[in-house]
Amino acid sequence: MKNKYLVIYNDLVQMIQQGEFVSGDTLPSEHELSQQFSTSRETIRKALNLLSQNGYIQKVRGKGSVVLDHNKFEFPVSGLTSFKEISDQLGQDFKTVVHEVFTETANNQLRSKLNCSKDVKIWKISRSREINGERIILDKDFIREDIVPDITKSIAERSIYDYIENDLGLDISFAKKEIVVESVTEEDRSYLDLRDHSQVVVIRSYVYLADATLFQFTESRHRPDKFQFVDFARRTK
Amino acid sequence: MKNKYLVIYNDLVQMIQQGEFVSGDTLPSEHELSQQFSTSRETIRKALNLLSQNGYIQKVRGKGSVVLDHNKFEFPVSGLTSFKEISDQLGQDFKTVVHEVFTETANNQLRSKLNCSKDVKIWKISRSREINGERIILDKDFIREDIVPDITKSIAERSIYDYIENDLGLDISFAKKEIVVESVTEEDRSYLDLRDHSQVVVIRSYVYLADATLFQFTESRHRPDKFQFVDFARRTK
DNA sequence: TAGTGGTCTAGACCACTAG
DNA sequence: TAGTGGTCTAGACCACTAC
Repeated sequence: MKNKYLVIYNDLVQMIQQGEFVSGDTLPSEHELSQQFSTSRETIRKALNLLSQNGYIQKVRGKGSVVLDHNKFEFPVSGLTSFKEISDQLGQDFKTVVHEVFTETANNQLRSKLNCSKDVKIWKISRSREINGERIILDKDFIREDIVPDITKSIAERSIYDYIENDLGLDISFAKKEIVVESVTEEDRSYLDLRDHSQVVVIRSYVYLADATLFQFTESRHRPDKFQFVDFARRTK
Repeated sequence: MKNKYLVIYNDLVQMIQQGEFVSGDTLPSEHELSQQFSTSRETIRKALNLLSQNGYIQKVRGKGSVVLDHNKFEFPVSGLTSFKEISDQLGQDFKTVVHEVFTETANNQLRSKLNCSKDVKIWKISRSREINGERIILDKDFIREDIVPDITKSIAERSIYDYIENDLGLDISFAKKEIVVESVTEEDRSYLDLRDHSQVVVIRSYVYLADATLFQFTESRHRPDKFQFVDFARRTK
């Protein structure tokens, strides 16, 4: 966090969150900010673009940077967030139950999803996520064994992302994901407390490392009444 | 489209789509590109950042810009897209049926959603979307009448976004949206061909103009088997 | 070590908004 | 017309990757 533009970004976020600027206000001009933070205008613009991308402000040419109502949504489980991060945020009663952790030679379908060759083995991990005593999410992970060689049950119980990033020192960068609704399977029935639901929300993600290798495919199956997704879409023409 | 960085962006997109670079290749270096396009490196970087944001490449420090597999998803109904744009893209048999178009004084709930005062009237528009003869989406729009004064049934049948952008000259900029699954209502039952489904996927959007005014709130209710959402999430720490 | 992308600067000109 | 953000430049130094 020593990058100048990140420091400025965080300063401004904090000011907005503390109510120093409220919805409808305009921030000081880029010129003014560059003097206040004793930096160049391009660096200020980098910070402001970050604010804009994250929904804090909208830049209007000839007018200024208008502060938006950032609290319209209060529970942003958007982007790429691990179950552990969510549970840390919410402080409710969370638990992970691990069903399976083993490696297998990938079949054709999985090989094409993970762009890997015949001799690469794949970890298959299956976990239920309990919130307040109810199993509402079933996570099925497929991870390339040549990139993440060791996964144990206890790692899967804590956080695989934690292990990959902190212990292995790999850098998870981003994910492409698809959200659809599907009928429940036998597997869903046995690992989830479905009540009367006959459908689940399925999030399929392809996860990449910072060096652009695709190393994981995940299917996350959610009981529909507990599912929420928040998105922030800029219009591109 | 006269901006230099946009021209470069589009050139590169086209090259990738035509297979001049395939998944795993690295693009020419920024230095090289800046010579090829006779421009500065910062301008090249702007174009490359666009490519990265849209999932075409991933930039790796010390290595280069790695081309990604952009065809993992083939049907990107992501971002802020109007029904008309989707139907234009797909060339299937689409139809819009307008149920209601009228103005009303906003109640408290709607006023807080649209950030407007007591005396502002709100358009309420309700439309079903048919694909291949089945009504699978119910769109309920709430639009500030002080910003969009005239909406007719025939405008609602074509495209309200078209009307707002092309006829009124307003500039729709972005939306915050939330996706949840909810039980069907009586309204859903009467306006949608639900088959046996007892739940719908609900997308609630807040839509802003380029000058940062919030002018529309939309509830788009989809039959779950026809719903798909594609997202591209970069990890921010 | 050579080459890559990441950050930062100090300036220029343009397009747009507001009074 | 004065002030705003948008684009673009030509250079500098740094952090990282690969060889």
